[in-house]
Amino acid sequence: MDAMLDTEGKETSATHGAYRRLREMILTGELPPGQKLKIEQLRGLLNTGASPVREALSLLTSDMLVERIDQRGFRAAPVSKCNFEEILLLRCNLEETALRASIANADAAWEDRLVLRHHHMKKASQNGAHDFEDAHKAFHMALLDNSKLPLLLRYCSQLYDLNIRYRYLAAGGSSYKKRDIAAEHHHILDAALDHEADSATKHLIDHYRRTGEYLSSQMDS
Amino acid sequence: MDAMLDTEGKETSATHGAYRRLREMILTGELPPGQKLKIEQLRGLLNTGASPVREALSLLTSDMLVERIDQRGFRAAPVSKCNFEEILLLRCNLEETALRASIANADAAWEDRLVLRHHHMKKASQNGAHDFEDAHKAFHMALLDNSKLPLLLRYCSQLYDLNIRYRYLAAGGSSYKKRDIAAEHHHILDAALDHEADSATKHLIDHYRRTGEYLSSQMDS
DNA sequence: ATGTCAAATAATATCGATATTTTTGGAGAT
DNA sequence: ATCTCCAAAAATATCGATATTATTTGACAT
Repeated sequence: MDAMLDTEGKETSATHGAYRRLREMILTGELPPGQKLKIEQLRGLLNTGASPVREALSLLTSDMLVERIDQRGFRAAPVSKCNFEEILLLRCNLEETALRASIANADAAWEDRLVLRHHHMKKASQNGAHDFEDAHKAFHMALLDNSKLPLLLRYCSQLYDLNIRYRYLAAGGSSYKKRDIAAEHHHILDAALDHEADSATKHLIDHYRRTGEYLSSQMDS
Repeated sequence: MDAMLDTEGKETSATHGAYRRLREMILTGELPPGQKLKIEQLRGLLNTGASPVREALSLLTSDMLVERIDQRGFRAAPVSKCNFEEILLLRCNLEETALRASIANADAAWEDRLVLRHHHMKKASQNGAHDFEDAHKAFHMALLDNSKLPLLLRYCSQLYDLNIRYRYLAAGGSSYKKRDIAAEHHHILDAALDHEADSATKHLIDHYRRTGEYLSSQMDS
């Protein structure tokens, strides 16, 4: 009955709740890169036991958001320009593969999903930045998920998350909106709906390279 | 003092020991795909506590060798022809990227490492299959690691392991030796030493495709 | 016989406590 | 003053026990 007397009964398991919360905190920079993650400290922050915290940290290790130093605990993964550039490189490579495969499998149901996700993203952009982030990721993943390649999708999702972390760290997570992102998304969507693989991948990669250059320039601080 | 009274004092932490052992058992098929991994059962097998076992299983989840079913424990990752083909596809893609980057960074130290690893692999092929496996992986990773792209290397290593799992499952881990693997390795090595990226990647991918076809044909059981 | 529901069983998830290990801080020697 | 080494403190890793949750078993009604 201990697990139920906190604010609400929203999460199923304490581990999963801790995982979600810690992930959020690392992605947004609330837990800064390189910071030591002491079990006791987090135990207090999430008011749960040591076991769920430990297990959540273990899971975050898979996502490369947390580093485990044998016998010396955990810490938030460090960041570097090098690391950022590798993420960008891999995303371009893997997402191109995934998008082309998605288009090769194109069918009406997928196109419907795309249009829907795109619509939701537009709507969410008027709400908070947090809602937009979720919808934005959903749109991008929808572009790729018709590839039916679960491993590849997993990698793309991981790299996506690692990338938005840099966005948050560089600019509080919203300044990139200044550019005309909406138009870029439209280009990608239209090309995908027309099954034009070359054009779609070109727009997608340009989309990433542009944000990449912007962030890279900001990173010499 | 409980952790020290087993056979020897070989491993640093109980978690890491359990991780290594479980990984081995899943890769070799000793723990068959899809098998339920009960904590109690494993606790007995590894004679350690429940916490290290749980944590080891969490870590293996990152490697995609174990699946976590929320609130319902863990099980060895299932296998399928589909999954195998995806692994092959991704390996060809990612290793080509890594190998080209490695060659682009080529220097004498790297060439020395390659030659050495290749030599060790040849020597190890006379020993047990287990030694050869290790040396074989070391050689292949040495081909890639001069890319200086840690994320990419991590993915390649993961996919390598997933792949050898299929090899063990299909043929007990040694029948693939019948083909003239030594010659294939030599082609790759020579091309890499000559910095011929196109040739090296071609030989590498052929190497994988060939084992892939062999395993794929064996998999309709 | 078969399907459904409830009690019994088994397994997981979590907690609190303990043993190890790492880190810190300070006393003594050079 | 600075360095080394040892003791105190803190943090991690691990254990054993308990509370929760899933699964099985068997009785009852159809």
